[in-house]
Amino acid sequence: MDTKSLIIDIATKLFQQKGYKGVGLTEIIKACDISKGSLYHHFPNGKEELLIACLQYLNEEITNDIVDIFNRYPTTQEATNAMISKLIDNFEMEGTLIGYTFSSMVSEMASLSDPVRNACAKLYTEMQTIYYHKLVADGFSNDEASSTALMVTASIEGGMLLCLTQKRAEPLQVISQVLPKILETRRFKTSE
Amino acid sequence: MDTKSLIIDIATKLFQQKGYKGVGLTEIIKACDISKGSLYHHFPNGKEELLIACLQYLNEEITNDIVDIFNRYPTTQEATNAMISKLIDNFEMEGTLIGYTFSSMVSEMASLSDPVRNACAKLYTEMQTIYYHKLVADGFSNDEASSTALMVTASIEGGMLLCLTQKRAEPLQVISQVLPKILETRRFKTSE
DNA sequence: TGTTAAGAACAGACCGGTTGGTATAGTGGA
DNA sequence: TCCACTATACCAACCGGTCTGTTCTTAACA
Repeated sequence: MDTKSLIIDIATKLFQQKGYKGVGLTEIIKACDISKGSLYHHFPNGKEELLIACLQYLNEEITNDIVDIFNRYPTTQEATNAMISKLIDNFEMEGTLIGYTFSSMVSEMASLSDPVRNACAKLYTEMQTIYYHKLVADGFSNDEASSTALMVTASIEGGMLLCLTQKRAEPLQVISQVLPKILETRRFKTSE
Repeated sequence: MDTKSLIIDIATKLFQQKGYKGVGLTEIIKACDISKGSLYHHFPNGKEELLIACLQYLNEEITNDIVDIFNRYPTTQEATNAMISKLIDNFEMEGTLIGYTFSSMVSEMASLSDPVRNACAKLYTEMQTIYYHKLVADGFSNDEASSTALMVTASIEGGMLLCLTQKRAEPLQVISQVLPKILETRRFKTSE
């Protein structure tokens, strides 16, 4: 693997674990076993440029992953369950949740750097777009699909936060159980 | 207001906006217009002790606030809507979302400091407990109430994250519209 | 094929500034 | 007088970033 990809790969994980300010350049170059000169050769504009590169990399990784899962299952509900299962497995194996989240970067940098904020927004949008199309295919109306996709994104993101604080996977499991309530195509109206 | 409370009050907001590592002690003492000696008199163990004090303060503030809202509305659904409305108003007025969130601290510190992680976990638990009791009063079974309370917490937390990245309040509005799907006491079974 | 030039890739010393934290002196009210 | 409280000066460690210099790769040319 070339140096630049190596840097992005390792820095991504570090940023996800400790946040932007939580990781120093020294830590990154040590983990990569490279020199500072090398890092600044590949990322002349320094740390923030590296972060954005990491977010773009993450975007592709996550998007591909989700598309893959969503192609393997017929309904959004099944696909979502599979996706969450994968997150949980990862969490229980690795100990940390570095799956589809980058919340630390969002809340840290959203108010400070517009480029970073936009990179994060793009990632969330693409995730929601995947959900949206599947939901439309499930028979949801465009409006319903759109708001449901947002709800799925938010609840999973929030669920990951809860898992991190509790150091256990249960919150995501619960969410996976509750999500069908909003994912199932209604066959009967319940009220009104 | 005494110095200690002043420090906690201001530091809390700064931590929420910029995260733990994102705020320096210098910034805090300048915002409080106090000296470093004063800060270390009240928090001899330094920054992390201050953070935990902030989280505890936040816990009380948020809990009281939510309890208050939940007492004013008959059902969880109405109370939740009111709560989200308040969040959105705050967001649109202040420009930042410093309401019921501290996600930056969670994802930053969860893997680094157990005391901080536990303080965050406690806060989430208390929020869920409030929701839980209201849901039971609404007629939910204990199990359903428990998982629904978690879902509400997660989706609101995730919704705030989405609002921050997009710099607009729409995600929380959508969530407020979707939440009834899991909050309404079912009058008819929809499938099975 | 051997020589050389160019530039990409890398190394590491170094910079000013800031960090969290400490030590000590001073202040004002009981 | 006492002591909770505050102010000031200071520290080593670290931060992101810049610098100069070296090595490696590649391509052009005779």
